[in-house]
Amino acid sequence: MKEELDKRYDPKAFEQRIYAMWEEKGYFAPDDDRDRPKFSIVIPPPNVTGRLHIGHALVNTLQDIIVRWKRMSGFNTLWLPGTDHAGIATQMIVDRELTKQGISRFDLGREKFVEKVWEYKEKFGSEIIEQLKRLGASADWSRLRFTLDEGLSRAVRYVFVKLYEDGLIYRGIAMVNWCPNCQTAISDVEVEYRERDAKLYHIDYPIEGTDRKLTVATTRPETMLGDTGVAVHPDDDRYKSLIGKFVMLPIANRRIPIVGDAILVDPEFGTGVVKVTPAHDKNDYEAGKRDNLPQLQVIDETGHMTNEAGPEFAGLDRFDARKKVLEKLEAGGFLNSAKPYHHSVGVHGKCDTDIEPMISRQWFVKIEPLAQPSIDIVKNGTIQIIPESWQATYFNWMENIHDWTISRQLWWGHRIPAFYCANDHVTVAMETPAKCPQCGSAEIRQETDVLDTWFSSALWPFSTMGWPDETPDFQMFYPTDVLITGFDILFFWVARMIMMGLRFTGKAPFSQVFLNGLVRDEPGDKMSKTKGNVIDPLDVIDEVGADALRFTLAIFASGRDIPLGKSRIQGYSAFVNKIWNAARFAMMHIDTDLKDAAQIDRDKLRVIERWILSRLNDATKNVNKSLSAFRFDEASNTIYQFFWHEFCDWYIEMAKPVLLGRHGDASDQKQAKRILLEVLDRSLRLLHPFMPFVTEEIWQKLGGHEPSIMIAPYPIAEEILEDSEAERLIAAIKSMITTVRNVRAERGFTPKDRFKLYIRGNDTREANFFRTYAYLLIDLARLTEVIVDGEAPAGSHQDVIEGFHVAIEFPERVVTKEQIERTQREIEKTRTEIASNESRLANESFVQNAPPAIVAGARARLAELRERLEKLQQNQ
RNA sequence: AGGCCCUUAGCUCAGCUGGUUAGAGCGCCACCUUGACACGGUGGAGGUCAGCGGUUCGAGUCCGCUAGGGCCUACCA
Repeated sequence: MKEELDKRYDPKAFEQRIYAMWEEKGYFAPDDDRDRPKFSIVIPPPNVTGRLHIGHALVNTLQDIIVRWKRMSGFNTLWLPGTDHAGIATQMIVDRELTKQGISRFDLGREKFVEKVWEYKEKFGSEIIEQLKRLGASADWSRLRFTLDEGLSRAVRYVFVKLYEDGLIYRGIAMVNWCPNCQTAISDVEVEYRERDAKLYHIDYPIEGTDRKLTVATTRPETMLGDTGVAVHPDDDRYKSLIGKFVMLPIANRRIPIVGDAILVDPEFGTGVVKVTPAHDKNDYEAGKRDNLPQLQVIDETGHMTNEAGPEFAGLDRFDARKKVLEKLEAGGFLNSAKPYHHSVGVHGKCDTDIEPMISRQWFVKIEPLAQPSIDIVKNGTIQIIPESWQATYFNWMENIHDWTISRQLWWGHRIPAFYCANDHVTVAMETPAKCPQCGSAEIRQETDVLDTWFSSALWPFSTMGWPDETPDFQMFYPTDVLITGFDILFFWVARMIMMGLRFTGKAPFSQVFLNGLVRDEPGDKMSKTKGNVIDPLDVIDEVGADALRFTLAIFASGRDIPLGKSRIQGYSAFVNKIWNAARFAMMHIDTDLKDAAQIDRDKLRVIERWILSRLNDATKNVNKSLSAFRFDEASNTIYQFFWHEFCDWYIEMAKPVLLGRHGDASDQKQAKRILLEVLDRSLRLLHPFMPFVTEEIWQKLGGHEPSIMIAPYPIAEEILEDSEAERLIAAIKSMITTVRNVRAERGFTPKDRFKLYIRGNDTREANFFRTYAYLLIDLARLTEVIVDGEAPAGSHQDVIEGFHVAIEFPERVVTKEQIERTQREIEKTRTEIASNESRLANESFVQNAPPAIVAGARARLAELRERLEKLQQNQ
């Protein structure tokens, strides 16, 4: 049952229709067959309110390629999709929406606000899912999960309680990274460092009772208002006599002690004197505890100065306070100097606000006991990180890991399952206790903090499968096989999934991690809205279709960053178009459908047919091999080269004389049609994971065996199809054709001019081959005649091609400048190569040490080159 | 400061365990509307493989060093 393909390739005409068909038929879901090997993978859940960007397009294309490949290869395949509630990000978005309406979330209160976020989620949460579908993602949507689903939330509470009971979660007061804009604590990995040009200020602190002063240096003069000491190195001869004395803190006019601190102070650095602000600097916080210096909080949660900063400063923004402090220091003669200084500043990655180190009470995960097994599991190869170079980064981070701050002062997220009674006793439990187990108080209130989004993400590979229950899905599909994600969330997500997976399931949550690079623009810059170099995948899909986008992403995905430009996508959309047209050509000439194509009599194959099947087989082998190694670039490039430059450029052209009835008999023609169909069929299946839509559309119209190409078997290499003889002979034919075309152009002939070609075979079998396929040379090289083993007339163009002597006889002797120059260059090249081979072979240690095959190869090459040189010289 | 990576044709990149003549895409030049495709076809130009040194019969490929670029980690005022 064969239909026509439209003359024009128009992805809009079928992509959505095909996707709907797949979905309706239920092809994305695995079945219950436990005897088939399974393959499972979980999606890196995009933010529920997010919009598909090019990074999503990449990571999901790569996953879909692997998933479709495995599914077609016979695995019972699950790709489990879902979305993340994305704590801060989502709260910020909804907050901004409310602000537009003139509402503050504080007006609404926590409960109402969270309701609003849910409304927002219901409204926009499916948008990104729809966008993933447009990309062609074959995830099992019937299993769609959300991190705040009841099931996943239960897993979160379960893990929290268990870790608390095991002593791995604790509540305590510590200095944390605080975002004054979001007004929450964040973890170390959420802090990004930005290089910045600033000033380093030297400030003089007068020493009490003398006219001497100590000079301290700082980039943040406003924090001096919170100084509660000045530290010097206890062994520093310049200052050690001052330890125990006091300085007068300028502006604040407070008396603060001079202390000795060998850890905080490097006597070689700067002035060797350090101001100590225990409430607003991590090092000073530690020093304060060591040296018994009080903590004086001068900056509050919103980044404004507190009353402790003094009446002139209270209420001022921290950056305004900085200016004012500097003015006052200058006026008082305390500002010694201000020098340009380049340093890096920690900012909150989500909102770009400068981090304020802040002492507060938070919840933490004691991480070392979780980290050690996670190091081992990668070291012993149970989990393989690809590309391997990321392993070093992984180990480095794991080995220097700090406790994880998991509480967030937000409203949107998993509320920490800790409960306080009227007497402030803490109960950590899955469900709200009726009364305090310690004092019986029935006045119970839940912790207001929520958990870091990544806490729930860390459980994703198993919480999505119903864990902690032993569900059928969990039993069948956990652990997963591969995790494909961006390297930017190696610490945020991958590392934590490994830690939690090992701790709670006793198994590595996946056995391979493929980390893809970042999509950049062509000059290699990050894509950003401000730079205006963003490529919107949805625009691309509208313009050239999902297949072209997917293929372009795949062909650049080697694991490194991907330089992507519109022109590149355009380039590969030409390939999709080529496939379309090749299929169109095939369908014009094929009168059998795929069901008959299986009966090919291998013994009757002609050499060109053996050749294309051998080439296809080679491509098949390489594609499978490359996909196993996540070399998407190699895999897609292999198909590209094969399909375009072997199948289309050569095979179809070579098959035309027979297909169109110009050569051979009816049975040759029939066989040619079958082979054409066979090669097209296999190529489409090979291509399907990369270009699901166009391959399905063509396949359907060809009338394939299966109801859909996506469940047809993926081609695997068969040794029987390897054919080195056919490869060698067809390579010779191709090379001869190219040479004739080339010489024709150089001698100034037009494509219409036809010549005679003389070929000498090395034996009867080869001579017969060239006689049989003379029509190909005549057709493709535009010849009048091919004479095998005849004597070439003097003056004809002589050459040695793939070991065969050939001569081209021209109707007249034409010698052009181009041709003379070209011949001269060829002769030079040949001579150089002869010399190089001669010297190698003259070298005894080469002949002795090199593998015999290499030596033999050099000898054969040398002989051929000498022959060729001789022939070429006759062309001058 | 430590770690990882990169430097190959005008641009963006491949080159697997070292082995003949270093490849691709895009771009460029010339010619061609040949019954699938001008999102096409044919032919062509273009590279001291960053530099230096070493190992080897042989190095783009392995090992050092140098220069330039990128990324990650890090509490130096």
